[in-house]
Amino acid sequence: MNRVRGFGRTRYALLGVLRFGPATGYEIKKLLTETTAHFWNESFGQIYPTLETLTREGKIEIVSERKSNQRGSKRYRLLEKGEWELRSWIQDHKVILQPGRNELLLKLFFSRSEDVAFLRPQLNEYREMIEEYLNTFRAFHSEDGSEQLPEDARKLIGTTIDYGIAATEMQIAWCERTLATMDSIG
Amino acid sequence: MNRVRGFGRTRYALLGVLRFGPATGYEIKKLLTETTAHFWNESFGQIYPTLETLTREGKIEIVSERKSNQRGSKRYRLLEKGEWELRSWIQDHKVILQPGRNELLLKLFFSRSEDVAFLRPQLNEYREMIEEYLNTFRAFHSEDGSEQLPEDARKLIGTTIDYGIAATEMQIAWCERTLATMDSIG
DNA sequence: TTTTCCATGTAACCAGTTACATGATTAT
DNA sequence: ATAATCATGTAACTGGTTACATGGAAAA
Repeated sequence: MNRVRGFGRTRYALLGVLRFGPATGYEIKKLLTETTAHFWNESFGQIYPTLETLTREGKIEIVSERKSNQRGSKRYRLLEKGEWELRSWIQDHKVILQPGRNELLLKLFFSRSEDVAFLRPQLNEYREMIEEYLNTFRAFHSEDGSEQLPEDARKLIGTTIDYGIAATEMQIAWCERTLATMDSIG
Repeated sequence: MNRVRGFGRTRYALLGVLRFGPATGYEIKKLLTETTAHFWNESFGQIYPTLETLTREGKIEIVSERKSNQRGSKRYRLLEKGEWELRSWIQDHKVILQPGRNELLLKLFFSRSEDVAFLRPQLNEYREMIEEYLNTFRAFHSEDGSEQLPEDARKLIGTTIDYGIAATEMQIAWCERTLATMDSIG
């Protein structure tokens, strides 16, 4: 049946990363986990097939291939056609909210006082996890490989960092309030 | 192959809703979209097969069936075995963060000054959507069908509402800052 | 009477993760 | 030498959405 792959938004994530410069699939994944992890992720199972599709479509091309006869590393470069597709996606006005699931909130929604003793450590862990999260990507963005980027791009990337920080702070404050609420229960 | 369905967290969402009292699949969906939409959703394509599975497993049962020979409405009730499973999930300590994707942030991350003119209306729409969102579920929770719920449960549900409000306010503030940043670009 | 809401169910599809197989290169 | 990291790729699975088919009950 030759399933056609790569028709989610994965392709845009890849084209977008390649806008910063040529990269291998491995490097794309690394950059995403280091910078966009709080709002976007891709797995290798998506990345490699999509890179192939994009190449076939003439959106990107291989710039260097270390082929020691079989599996070797391939570095991809964004082509004009790919940049076009990327920009038409960016400019496309339809906005959709994808709320995203939060298992801890679901648990809270169904819980009773008997459960509170078990929820407290979960909340603490949740809090620690997002705090650590924040520190990691904050660290990356302050060392920063984006010195050579134009000012406007840096500012726009800054808004996504701002979002991450604000979201984390909001969640930490919420954790504290929720722990206090729990104290008032059991 | 007789695919086994319903082994995500969908089952817990359904068991959880039935903890409030018997309901039909349709009513479960309705309750979820009215109360947990900002952190949890289920589609009919998941709900109905999972209700069947849970019934087969003896976690829930049909309490009333209006069967006008074929398709009729079925009202389900939580059984002890189901409540057990629900509580063991609630009490299970492993917490995982599922960041959830945000397409608008991804766009911002890859954008340049030429794109700003197109992003501004998207940000405005984003802002309006989450504002409306907040109003809807705030309204539902203030009229509220939860009067008969015990105090502790109401407090815990309150923490999820609190989360929704805090998240929305944070996002609105972020939208404003981001629009200001855009003004400083183009 | 006609529209809206209540209600169930399935098939097709799609997006995405996980686990695995494979091996080169670099650092300790 | 060996461990860590770089690197690609695929198969199996899973979780989930969408579209569709079907029709009863209530309200306008």
